[in-house]
Amino acid sequence: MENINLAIVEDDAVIRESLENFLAVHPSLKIVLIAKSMEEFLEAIKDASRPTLDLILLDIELPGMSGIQGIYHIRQKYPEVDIVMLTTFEEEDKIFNSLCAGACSYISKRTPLATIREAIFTVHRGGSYMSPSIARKIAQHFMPKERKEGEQLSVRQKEIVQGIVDGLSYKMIADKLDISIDTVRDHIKRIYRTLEVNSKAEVIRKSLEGEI
Amino acid sequence: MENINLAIVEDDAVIRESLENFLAVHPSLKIVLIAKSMEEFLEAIKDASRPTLDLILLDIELPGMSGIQGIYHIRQKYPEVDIVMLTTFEEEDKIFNSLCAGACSYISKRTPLATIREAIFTVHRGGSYMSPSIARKIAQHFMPKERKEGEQLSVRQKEIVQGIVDGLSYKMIADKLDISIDTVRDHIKRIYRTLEVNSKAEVIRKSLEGEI
DNA sequence: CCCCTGACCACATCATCATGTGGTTGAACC
DNA sequence: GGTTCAACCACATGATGATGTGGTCAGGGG
Repeated sequence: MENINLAIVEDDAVIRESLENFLAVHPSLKIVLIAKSMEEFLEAIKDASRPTLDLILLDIELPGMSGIQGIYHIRQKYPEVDIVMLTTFEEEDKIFNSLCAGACSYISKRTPLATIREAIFTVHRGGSYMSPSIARKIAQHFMPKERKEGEQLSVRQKEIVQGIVDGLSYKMIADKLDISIDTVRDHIKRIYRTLEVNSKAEVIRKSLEGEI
Repeated sequence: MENINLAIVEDDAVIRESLENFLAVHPSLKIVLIAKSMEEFLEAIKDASRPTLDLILLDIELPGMSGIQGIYHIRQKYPEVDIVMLTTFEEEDKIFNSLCAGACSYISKRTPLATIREAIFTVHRGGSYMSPSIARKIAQHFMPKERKEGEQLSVRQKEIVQGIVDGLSYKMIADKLDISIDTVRDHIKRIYRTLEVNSKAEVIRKSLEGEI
């Protein structure tokens, strides 16, 4: 296994040092940069002689710039680097914001050091590791949302919604389903009442977010 | 650790039996049902004395009904059961269709039996385990899509898009951004040209799918 | 048999959207 | 100092959308 060039951005001295001590002794891991904040990290990499980096362990709760903000900055300088979030917090929005920003792994700080090290190798091999509780939240994100009582759409109504989501006009939906445009209007009126919305925009959002 | 009542749905005899042999000897695992297809599984649970089930190991490539279709049927009978997909295929659409249908874990068949067993316990504790390559694909699903050359929106344009996605009318966007409604129109015209769309619906879809 | 419901259709009206043309201003760049 | 570009604004017109009222028809349930 070839060498992995690591950076660690973590403000908590205890965690930072235990990570450093544990990881540094592994022959395949080379810690090339350690910072206590994103600002310190960005300062360190800004000159021409910035180090080669394969993977970054990144805390979310940092003084100054947050880790999530940091992801964007990191990816500007190192578009190919793998970013592993390491954090005590498991709020859904932090998880999803991190992933949307470009993190490829999300690990709880309660995780044993050996598992974190394993995750580093896994990520470097092109895989990803998520802590079990995190992975569950991600899986749940895809699951069908529970419909509120009485918010069920009929089959026909769902076809209409699909047409709307596909960007079709009423006329086009009418042609596609081979019904009158007035019938389309009629369906949409009822759909709006059922979903308690009053514009195509909201229907599309609800649909795409799985709330149908 | 309390007992876990398991079901296995898998058509390949070799895999089915190796799973059975390996898992059955564990004192906390109780295999209460084994089926070669969804049809056989559904037949077995349809009478009144259907077994208690905590977790199902489910193959995707099954003769007759696919495992993904099977998820819907399983969740009708057992809404609370944890479903673990076990499959050789790692296509993105199979992964996401499974998760959207309600699976809470997705494991490659190449995974060692001991790891599969660990995953079962993890899932039963309320977590989830994804094979590394699967987890990576899921992480990538959230990542910012690469914009095609020349499809970048300006900051202002993104604010307009956000207004549209939020279901605001031009007038409301104008008020919110404190500009004229004609300026809003102007921005939207340019946004449409840049994104090569011609309706709010398509803008919303693109935005929600991360293509901005 | 009556009632209810989902799907179907028509007509009407006002609001909003899509699109065009034409213009100003200030910052950025060569 | 001329060019380019984002952001700003105005006016105009036809298309589309949102909502209401009113109606037919077929199927399921009391």
